[in-house]
Amino acid sequence: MASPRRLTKQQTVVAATLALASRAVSAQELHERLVAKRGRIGLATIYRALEAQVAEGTASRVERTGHVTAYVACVPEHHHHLVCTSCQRVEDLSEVAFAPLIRAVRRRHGFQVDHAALDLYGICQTCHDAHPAGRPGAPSSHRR
Amino acid sequence: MASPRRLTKQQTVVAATLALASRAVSAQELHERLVAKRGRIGLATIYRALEAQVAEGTASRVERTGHVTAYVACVPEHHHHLVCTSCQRVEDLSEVAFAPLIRAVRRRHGFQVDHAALDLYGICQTCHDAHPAGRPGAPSSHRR
DNA sequence: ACCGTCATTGACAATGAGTATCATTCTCAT
DNA sequence: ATGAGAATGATACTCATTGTCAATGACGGT
Repeated sequence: MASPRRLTKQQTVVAATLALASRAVSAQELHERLVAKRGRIGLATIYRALEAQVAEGTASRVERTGHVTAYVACVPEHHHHLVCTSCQRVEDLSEVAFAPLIRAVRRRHGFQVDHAALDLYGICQTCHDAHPAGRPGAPSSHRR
Repeated sequence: MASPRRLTKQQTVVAATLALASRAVSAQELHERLVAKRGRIGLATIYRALEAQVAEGTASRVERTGHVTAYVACVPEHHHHLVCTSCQRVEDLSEVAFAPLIRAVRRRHGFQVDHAALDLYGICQTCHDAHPAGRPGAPSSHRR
């Protein structure tokens, strides 16, 4: 039933480039980088490779309102993220921290959680330390 | 500095229609309903009204991968939702259930959560009871 | 109640992320 | 090495969302 997944240069290079980026990157960004670095790669290929990785569990989508969909490399077990709104870096959030919430929801609402898009946005330790006063970083007044 | 927000029929009717829907609805859906119900209303107006409501805190975006962005009316205090993937209905999730997670993240990662897009997808009590066996509901094979 | 200002509206054009298509290229089981 | 068919890449396409701008209507001042 499953397709015989072939290991192509493109799939490999997309995975490698995504893994190198410590922050979430968009398909377009990846495309630009790869075209610059090795020329000739279709945008559609990037999307397909990313989709395959998400399906595999080796990457995850990060969707922020007003931002393009971005992707992060991750280990299959950790599917939740802490996204720093200042430096754009992404940390994994362990499943265990999340489990009590799921249980509480089930107990109190009778709601059986199937999938959670749990992305927490805020200021990471590093950025927090770097900006002692108030302003976390660039204003980054998004509009869209 | 702030614009003098005017109370127009359109803003009112959009808010009312959104409030009536017990499930998340897209801008397009709202547009269709309003055109059918009272004719002549611009799609852009719907988007603007929804954006205003989100800014106010009286509505919230629900974004699911592979689905169009949808909106739910909500009280300003509760910004997290339980979205039933079977009946599309949306329940509010109380802030208190969520607080321990925020604390844990801060304690363990030194990460100060600023905003969380916390939408939990799953099967609500009602749908769960209605489908004792396996299949939760219609396949709803979306694409895009 | 009337007026004038200016935010809001609605129709339509424009944008742009993401997807479908399809001839060509490349993987991999044999 | 070879053939089947999966993956690629160029491009056309879709369609949700936003920009534009003349016309409309809300509301403070009178």
